[in-house]
Amino acid sequence: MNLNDVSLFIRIVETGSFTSAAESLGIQKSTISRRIAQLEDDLGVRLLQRTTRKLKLTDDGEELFARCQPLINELDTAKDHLSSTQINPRGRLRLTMPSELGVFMMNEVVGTFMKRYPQIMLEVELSSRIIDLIEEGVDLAIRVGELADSSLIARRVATVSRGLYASPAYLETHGTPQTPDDLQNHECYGVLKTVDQWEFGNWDEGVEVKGKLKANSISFIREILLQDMGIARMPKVFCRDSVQQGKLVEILEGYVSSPIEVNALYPSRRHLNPKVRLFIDHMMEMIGDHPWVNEQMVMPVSN
Amino acid sequence: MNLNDVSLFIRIVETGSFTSAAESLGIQKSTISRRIAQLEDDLGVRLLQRTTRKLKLTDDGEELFARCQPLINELDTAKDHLSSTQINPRGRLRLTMPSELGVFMMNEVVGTFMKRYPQIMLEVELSSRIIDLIEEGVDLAIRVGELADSSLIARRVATVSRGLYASPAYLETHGTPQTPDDLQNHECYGVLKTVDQWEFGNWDEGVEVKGKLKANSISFIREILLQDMGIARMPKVFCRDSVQQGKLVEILEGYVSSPIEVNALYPSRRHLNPKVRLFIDHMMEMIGDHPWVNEQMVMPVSN
DNA sequence: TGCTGCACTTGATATTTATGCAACAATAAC
DNA sequence: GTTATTGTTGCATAAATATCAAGTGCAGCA
Repeated sequence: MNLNDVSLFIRIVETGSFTSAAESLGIQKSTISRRIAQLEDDLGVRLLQRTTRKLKLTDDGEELFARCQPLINELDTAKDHLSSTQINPRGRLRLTMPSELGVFMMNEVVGTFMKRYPQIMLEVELSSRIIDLIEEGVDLAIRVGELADSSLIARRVATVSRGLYASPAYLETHGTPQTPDDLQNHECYGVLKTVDQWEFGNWDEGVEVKGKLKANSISFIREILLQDMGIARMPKVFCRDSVQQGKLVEILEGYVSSPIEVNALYPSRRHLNPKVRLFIDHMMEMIGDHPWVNEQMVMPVSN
Repeated sequence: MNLNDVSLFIRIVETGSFTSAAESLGIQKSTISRRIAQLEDDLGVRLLQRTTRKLKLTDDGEELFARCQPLINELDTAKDHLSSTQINPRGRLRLTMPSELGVFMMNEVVGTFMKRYPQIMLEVELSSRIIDLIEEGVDLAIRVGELADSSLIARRVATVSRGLYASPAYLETHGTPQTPDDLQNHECYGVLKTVDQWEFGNWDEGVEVKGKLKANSISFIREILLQDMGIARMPKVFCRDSVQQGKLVEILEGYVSSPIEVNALYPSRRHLNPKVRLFIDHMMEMIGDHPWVNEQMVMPVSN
């Protein structure tokens, strides 16, 4: 059975004639004539007795109309409702991002987004776990660093400047490195599952560093630094407060550490959920105002 | 919106994959792929996140599915129910026929039809009024005599023999006509709105008759005949009992009166309602057994 | 790692189906 | 009778769909 023909039949009954239905739908009445004939053939039942001047529902047509009219209308409203989510985004938006990124960078983005679009309900999963977006129905993931190959669409959100930090007490005790190569004689704390070779602008080759600690939390590492234990490479924004308070010092500022890339990942570019689009746009606006990104996006030298 | 695509979408969700849906529907999966993409375009919303290995409903898809699945299923059952009336005719059958035809000829047809198809409910309107079948939603009309031109389909049901009748007392008083021409000297009662010229087999030209009574009821006219008042041309079956009881006598039997045609009329041949078909078939079977039709269907002479 | 199988996508082409136009037929209204 | 309106039909064309084949990304396995 062709459901479109049923819908057409409903329309004819509602408007009262083939001609008026044709006008309201913007199609030829000949099309209507044939499609109704087709529907009658499919059902094996006559739905409308028609003379040149009037239409009359048969009993069967009456029944079909009575049963299907509310259904077709429901289908239409379901469609309208769905389409309207395009214009007035609402409902749930599910995000995932690394815990610390969320806590230290994205909280403001999320908060302002919530104020701006109060109809959207957010579900944020802070996790270092790499989630299968599609499997778990997550709309958007924020990821830091290198991207694994996947069918997801990636969009660069920010390039976060990094620097090398240590406490004044540590530097006083162990000396302050003057070139990247000097790092080889220091305690250098890295992030778990990252390479131990640190790259710099203004310095030809990577420096192999070592230290007695690796952790998957930069908060944790920062606490260790504050106990005067060594040197670590961290996002500048993450250490800014400590620097202002004189608890940490940035070293080797002339040699720019390679920045970290922050990407937004979503499943498909086709029919991108408008909520996802809004969130990304909002995030870009917010982050574009922030000094902790872009200010040192340029990899090589200088500042 | 294309409702067939919605139906297809439902099917995909139910079966769990494009491939299985394609198999169950007997179409190519490439078609499915394209039609779903089309539906998503129409709605402006992504319904299914698809990777090569799994399908996952989006929130929007979830909503569409939840809202439309029961509707589509309902539409299907509505269709099935309608189609099944083709195989198991049931419901209402509306007939109209002239009162006297109903009372004296059709009652048996209707009664046996009811016994044979107990699921069919009959509505019989006995009326001499010419009803607009389509306007009044009547399935079948039985009409006697000449047919007005119309778009209705006519089917010959019976050819009813007629004869000329009078009471023995009348004939004794006024003499028994020996040729049609003799009728001009008798009281001849006709039916209202019919011509006064009676035609005969074996007799070249029509005979102009006259009488002091015309009525639109042959029952009424018969009662008048029984009061020895004159001669009338009536269906043989209608006078048989009176003849057997010796109350009426048929005259001029050698000159066959033109028979009356009984026709069944219905609105359309295309998708003829099976109840109508059943009734006509049943009626033909019944009447085929009856001696009062067909026995003298042949117009010219002899018997 | 590379191989294999699976599931959806895409492209090119052929076939089927639907559509628009115009002429037509039937009827209601004047 | 005449006219206007309504549904139907024939034909040429446009659109949808099927078919077949190749492509892509993923998962399981050796």
